[in-house]
Amino acid sequence: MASNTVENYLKAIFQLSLKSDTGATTNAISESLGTSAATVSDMLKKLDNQKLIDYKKYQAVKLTKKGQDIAINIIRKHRLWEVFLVDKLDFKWDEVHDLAEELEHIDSSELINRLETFLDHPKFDPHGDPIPDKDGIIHRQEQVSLTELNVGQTGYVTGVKDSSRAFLQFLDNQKIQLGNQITIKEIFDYDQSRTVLSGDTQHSLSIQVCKNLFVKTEI
Amino acid sequence: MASNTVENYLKAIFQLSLKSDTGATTNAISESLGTSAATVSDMLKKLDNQKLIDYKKYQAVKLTKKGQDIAINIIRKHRLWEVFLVDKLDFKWDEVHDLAEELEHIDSSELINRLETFLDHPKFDPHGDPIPDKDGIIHRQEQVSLTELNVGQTGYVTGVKDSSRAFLQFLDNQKIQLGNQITIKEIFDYDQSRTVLSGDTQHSLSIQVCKNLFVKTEI
DNA sequence: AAATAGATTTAGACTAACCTAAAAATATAA
DNA sequence: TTATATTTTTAGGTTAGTCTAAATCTATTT
Repeated sequence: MASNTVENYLKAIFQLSLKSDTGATTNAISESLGTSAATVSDMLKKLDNQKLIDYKKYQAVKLTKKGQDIAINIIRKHRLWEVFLVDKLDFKWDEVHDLAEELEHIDSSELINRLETFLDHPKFDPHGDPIPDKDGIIHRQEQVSLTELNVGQTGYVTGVKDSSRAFLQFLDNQKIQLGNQITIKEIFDYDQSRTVLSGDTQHSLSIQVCKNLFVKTEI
Repeated sequence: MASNTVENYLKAIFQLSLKSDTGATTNAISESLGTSAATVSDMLKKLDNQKLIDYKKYQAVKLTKKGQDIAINIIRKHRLWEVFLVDKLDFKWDEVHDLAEELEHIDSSELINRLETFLDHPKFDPHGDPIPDKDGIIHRQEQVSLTELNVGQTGYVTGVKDSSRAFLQFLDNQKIQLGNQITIKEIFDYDQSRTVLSGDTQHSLSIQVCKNLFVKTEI
């Protein structure tokens, strides 16, 4: 019976914890959810009472097993709905985030399991992020930032680090999609930008873009 | 920005108004939503302030144009999601109501229009109820209760009046589905029950069942 | 038409989720 | 290591949606 609000807090804490390994701070959660730090502080007490997080005053929080299970389930639902929106309803990958944010709170594992079957058990969402399975296991993909590749090396686009609208639209413009083969042709010392070959077209990609593109080097 | 709660009130008022034509009473709404009459009374004032209903103390309420538009849109979404659940995710027609009740509040006309296209512009939901179009127009079907047919007459099942789980499962059991051809073979004075022929099997249907089954007599 | 029953509204209160401002704790820097 | 800045918590308040109990209005019945 976790409410939308509780689910959103748990998801935010989960995602912040991925980046910091000491856990999520009050301020970071407040920032991420757009609510005041005072509200977050209040809520952390409640989540702790429900044994969803481990909370000690003035310290960063971590999810309990119970809290993590809920968070991962929300992420599973979010990503499956994103696949549905892109694959079946023809939304573009930069348009689906907010809708999935609503759909992820629909409460039915029967529904989500059937949806997964209907979508043919996709392993990644439209941004390349892995979809947790029914048991909450996230099969992470071996992937590196495009900056790790040297001249002459080839990678296959697996995902993006930055999934902001602006970046996704930029990639769309450049006709760079998940699965595309990318070969590094040249790296310029000057600004670290790369000239790459994708399909039969050549692009110049700034270091910033390369940092935000994930690739794998084996098929 | 109508909240789920507001949407649920408007939908309830819309549906109650269909049956009573004087409008919906406080008690009926309270009954239908499972909230106390006091709460409903409170809420009616607020809905009136927002010009969603016409409310005079102690009198049954009716929706304004604005309120009706919202109610019909919710019903449109509810029914389209039901079609999705049954046609694409293989739920049975008696299983989809509660889920659709959640999905109907997802707020995006872009989403619902694309869903409609994806479903191939269905005109009726799995229970035979008409799906309002984009402009809120409900194309009602000429249909009569099965009790209106005399011996020898044939009808095609268009929908159900009672869409309770029990009734839908009963019909499933009898292998009676939307679109089936039904011919009245005999009417028993004794209990008003009918013997009917559907496909190549013969059933005995109680008067109660016949009352709750809608048919049309032309194709 | 008065009495009673039933429906509706008002009064007062509760909870969840939010807020701002002030206080307290922790972290940073001189 | 003391002063300052930042983060976090506490205190007190708001709003939406709910409740029960009591009061009031409307409808029904004799």
